[in-house]
Amino acid sequence: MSDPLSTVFAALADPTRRAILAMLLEDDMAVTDVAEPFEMSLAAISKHLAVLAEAGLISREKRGRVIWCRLEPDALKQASVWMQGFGQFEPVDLDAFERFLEDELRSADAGDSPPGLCPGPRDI
Amino acid sequence: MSDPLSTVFAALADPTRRAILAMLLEDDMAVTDVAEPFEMSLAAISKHLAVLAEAGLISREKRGRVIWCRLEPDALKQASVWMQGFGQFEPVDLDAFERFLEDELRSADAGDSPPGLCPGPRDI
DNA sequence: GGCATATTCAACCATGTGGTTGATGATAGA
DNA sequence: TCTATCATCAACCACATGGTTGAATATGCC
Repeated sequence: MSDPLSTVFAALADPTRRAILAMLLEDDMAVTDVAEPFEMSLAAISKHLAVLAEAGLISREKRGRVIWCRLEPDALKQASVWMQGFGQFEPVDLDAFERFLEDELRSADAGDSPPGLCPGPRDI
Repeated sequence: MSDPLSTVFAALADPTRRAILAMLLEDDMAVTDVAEPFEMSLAAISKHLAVLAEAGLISREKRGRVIWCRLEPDALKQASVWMQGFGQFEPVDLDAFERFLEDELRSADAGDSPPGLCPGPRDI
């Protein structure tokens, strides 16, 4: 890619990566744990994490043999400012985000997963 | 692609398409006029416009032999809510967006374009 | 040391993306 | 009607992306 804004938007354009970010919203995670709920290889998840790190959306720190992934929300700021400029939406509404995530998870639950488990790789 | 959010982010992940959206922010434009400042073929711009329309970010209306493109900012709303949830940024700051655009244009001007002309296909 | 675990690397494959050129279909205007 | 203009379509190309598998590299633990 090239410019930071393009890199960030491209990183966000994949549901697996967005789901990873949503997982990291709760807490830092090791790569293996990030990969666990997804039905793809660890190598694939590792690539996704590399894309997210390249975009600055996460950082990775090696402690022992485990690599911990941490959300870096600042990387979203420039992109968010860009979008806000177009939308002229009402003031920030974090509740709207939580409702959005809940709706997404609920509709995904109807499909392919036993209830009551942790979120998993849904279309977030 | 697949889900709307992915489609929107993918559409935004290209600087040409973001520049087009910035142009449409000022006024509706015909396809030929959209293409004019870019150094690529009309067909390429037509494809970009198709991507933007697919994402719902613009609409196209044919009047006579001219197709008018209009910005559809509502398509950004869902994506914006998503991002806000991660960023927990300070309240919406439209001034920040304008400064951002200005900075982008200024830094681009240093590069490849005679001064004083209309914005053109910069890295917006 | 030796083995198991954590993560990435490398090679490969199918598909998507961004661009080109040339042909094609509408429509406006002389 | 003839011609020029507006826009897309179709075929093609180079390259990026998202996935796989198998090997390689580190590190922790017995």
